[in-house]
Amino acid sequence: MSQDRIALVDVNNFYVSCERVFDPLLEGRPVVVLSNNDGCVVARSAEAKALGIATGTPWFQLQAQARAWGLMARSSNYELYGDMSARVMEVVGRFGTWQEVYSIDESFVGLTGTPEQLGKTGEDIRAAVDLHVGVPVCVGIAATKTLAKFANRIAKQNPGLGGVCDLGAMPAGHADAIQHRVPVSGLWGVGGRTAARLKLMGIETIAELRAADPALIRKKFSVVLQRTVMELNGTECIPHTEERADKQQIMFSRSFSAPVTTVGAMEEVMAVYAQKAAARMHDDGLRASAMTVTAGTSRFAGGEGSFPAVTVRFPVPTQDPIVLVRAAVAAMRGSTVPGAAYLRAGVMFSGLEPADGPEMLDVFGSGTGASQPGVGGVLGEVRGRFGSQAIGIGLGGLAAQPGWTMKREHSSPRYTTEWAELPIVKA
DNA sequence: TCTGGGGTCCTAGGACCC
DNA sequence: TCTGGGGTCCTAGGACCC
Repeated sequence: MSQDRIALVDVNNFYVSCERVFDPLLEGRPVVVLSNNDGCVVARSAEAKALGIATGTPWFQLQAQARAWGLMARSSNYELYGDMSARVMEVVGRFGTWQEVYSIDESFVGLTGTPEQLGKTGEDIRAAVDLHVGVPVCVGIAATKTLAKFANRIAKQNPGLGGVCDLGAMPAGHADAIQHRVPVSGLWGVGGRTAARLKLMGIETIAELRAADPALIRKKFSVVLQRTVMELNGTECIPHTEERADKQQIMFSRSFSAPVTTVGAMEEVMAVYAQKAAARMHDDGLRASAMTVTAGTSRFAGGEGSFPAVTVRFPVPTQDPIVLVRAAVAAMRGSTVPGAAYLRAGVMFSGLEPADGPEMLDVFGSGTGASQPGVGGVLGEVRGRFGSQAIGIGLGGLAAQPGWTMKREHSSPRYTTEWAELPIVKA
């Protein structure tokens, strides 16, 4: 009998798998990909996991053993991963009646078929992604998103399944036995806090949560966890939306390779970060009605630390990079503590709306709102043709890399998005 | 020496309205 | 004597995700 099912398809160790496509030397070896600034581990190959390396481990703590372990590190290369992601999504989407891209390496797709056909489709998806993109994926198939996520996890942890797990096609009692073993924190949407509170109620495993009273869960927790309970019982509660919802906020935030200690250097940072965020906003065709600038000293140093956060509201929503840069610099000025060693900063835009919507009159004549038409567009065009460093405004137009620029010592080339960095194959 | 970045959704509570 | 209650909007903060 034909069934409507949801498949969750995701790439195994996505960032590592992307690096491996272009560098076969990484195959079969322990590999980690590092966060921005080469700070800590964000992705691990199976071999790295086997070494006991946890996500979030600071790279400097691993460096000493890296050689002995044969451990390879790569700086994160989001341009490459973003492009590889688009290719994977396109291939996976061919198999579904609908597709919802959930994250850079995962999408939900709608499948229809008999149990036999569903399993075959899962295998076909794996083969197609392997052929056209070259990265390994796992497929979890079930009646709800929560269960599809769970099935995907089973597929990942049991190599014998060949990367596909259709929960409904498992031998009777098998899935149930697993749910009796696995703690609730293994579920999508249940984090450490919630798991700890559930434990106080005597609920520790997925099976115990599945058997809980949804109304009681709603009362003690939230509608979110109530939905999880219902989804575990096979009732779909999390709608699928093919269209990506409009963004609510755009953020550019980075830590520095060297501390920023002067007002002048922080103004440089604000000018550069505001332009980065403004460029993203322009690409998305949006404008902002508010901006928040933040900075922070080390969370690991003793003492109080300094974590300024200033929000500015614009009288008229804007995407004008000149206005945004000026506002970011002004907002941070006076909020930092003299002499403090800042290690990170960020610029966030919120209150976003389409930039082509009706323009409000700046009746108060503040002069800070009304967009000068086209500045962002011109900047974007120049960057598109001559590279991201080709042009900038004020302190953001620095010709030389400032001392605080992000560290990326193990970066791979942008193989698929820059002509100058195409891989070269010798035969 | 060195410890990520970018998001979403929900809830509670306050301000304000009628 | 009786001292409301329903509704909306906004914001801050919590929790979670990858």
